[in-house]
Amino acid sequence: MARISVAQRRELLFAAAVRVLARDGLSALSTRAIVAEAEMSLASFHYAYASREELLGDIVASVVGGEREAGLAGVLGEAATPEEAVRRALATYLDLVRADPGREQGMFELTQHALRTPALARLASEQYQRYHEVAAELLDHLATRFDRRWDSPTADLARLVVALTDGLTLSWLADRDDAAAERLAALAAEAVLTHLEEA
Amino acid sequence: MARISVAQRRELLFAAAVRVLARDGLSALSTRAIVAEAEMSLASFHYAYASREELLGDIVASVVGGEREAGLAGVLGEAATPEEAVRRALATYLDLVRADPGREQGMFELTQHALRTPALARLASEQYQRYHEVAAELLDHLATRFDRRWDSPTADLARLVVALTDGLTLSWLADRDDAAAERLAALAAEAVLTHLEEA
DNA sequence: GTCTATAATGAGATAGAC
DNA sequence: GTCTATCTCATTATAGAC
Repeated sequence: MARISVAQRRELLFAAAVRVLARDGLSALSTRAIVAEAEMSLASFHYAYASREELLGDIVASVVGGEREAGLAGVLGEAATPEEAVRRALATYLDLVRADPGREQGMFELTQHALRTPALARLASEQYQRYHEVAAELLDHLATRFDRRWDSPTADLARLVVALTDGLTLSWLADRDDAAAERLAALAAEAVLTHLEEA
Repeated sequence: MARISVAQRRELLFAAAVRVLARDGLSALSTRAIVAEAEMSLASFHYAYASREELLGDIVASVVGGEREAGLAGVLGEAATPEEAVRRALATYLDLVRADPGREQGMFELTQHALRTPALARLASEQYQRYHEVAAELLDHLATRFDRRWDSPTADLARLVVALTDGLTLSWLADRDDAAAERLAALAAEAVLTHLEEA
């Protein structure tokens, strides 16, 4: 194998691990499965990462970045009304889940694992804190853009949004009922919009 | 060890497995951990159960029974108004989660595992179908008892209720913020009650 | 029916040759 | 820096004595 830097090797292993996690689940995310996916030798893994746990920490931490969730802001920009914005944001989120179910499931598995692992528990909390922050920013942005206001603290409503998206995700993952999930997304949008009032 | 029937041995192993799952998580739910908890020999496990996977199936199936969720119906009976009933049901649910967080987390871990395991995937779907049924029954019961009606099919609203309880659970498990979870439970109750109208 | 002992497998991690 | 070979441990499952 060519001589590549530790940093790049970590990136390759990280990307391979994310693919394995999405495809086969956390229980199949062994160091051997990861190096097979990255087409490396087992020893190369431990040259780049001290342990499997360290790489798992990296993946959880990457979720904290939350670029993907923040990407939903783009959807808001295109809407003509706040009602349409919220509905489309949730519909788009559902599309994201359906496009890559394994990824979402892998994230859940990883969060559950992190909550059980003392060394990673803090990361799991930060992950949800980040979710809440992103959701709150979206809500604030929406109110500003359409000159409206929320009848409750956006921090609280953000928690509602995250709970609804989590619930929506688990619901669809469990039975893959597209029509039911779309109706649920509509009800979820309505639940949020109830709290939007004139400025 | 005394000679006990296979049926009873299965019950003892089952109960021990549930305790280990709640306390240490799914990844620690090895046959060895189970027999240690049940104070049996390893071979006794395989005398009662053909495999570890078979016992996991039993646990998932037991959730489908859903006695605990159905138990929330009792809360509804004591309320004076439908608003109070929904609020108290969600608050009681949250209390249940807080009283035994490991149990809830174990259930999530098990559901995720079932969804990844072809032999158990059907059970996971049935588990959520059962959740939806129980929630729909509660909603119907509530409307009848207070002579009101729901503005959407109770099947759809039931899905909303389950999504909200799942989201509420994950939210509290992630950061254990009691005050925030109570505010979320109140918002969740409101989201459901929005759909209640006069008969 | 119940046990001890062991097989068979797969895991994370490392030593040491190159 | 990278590899092969190996160590050590934990796992599920079973064979066979009692």
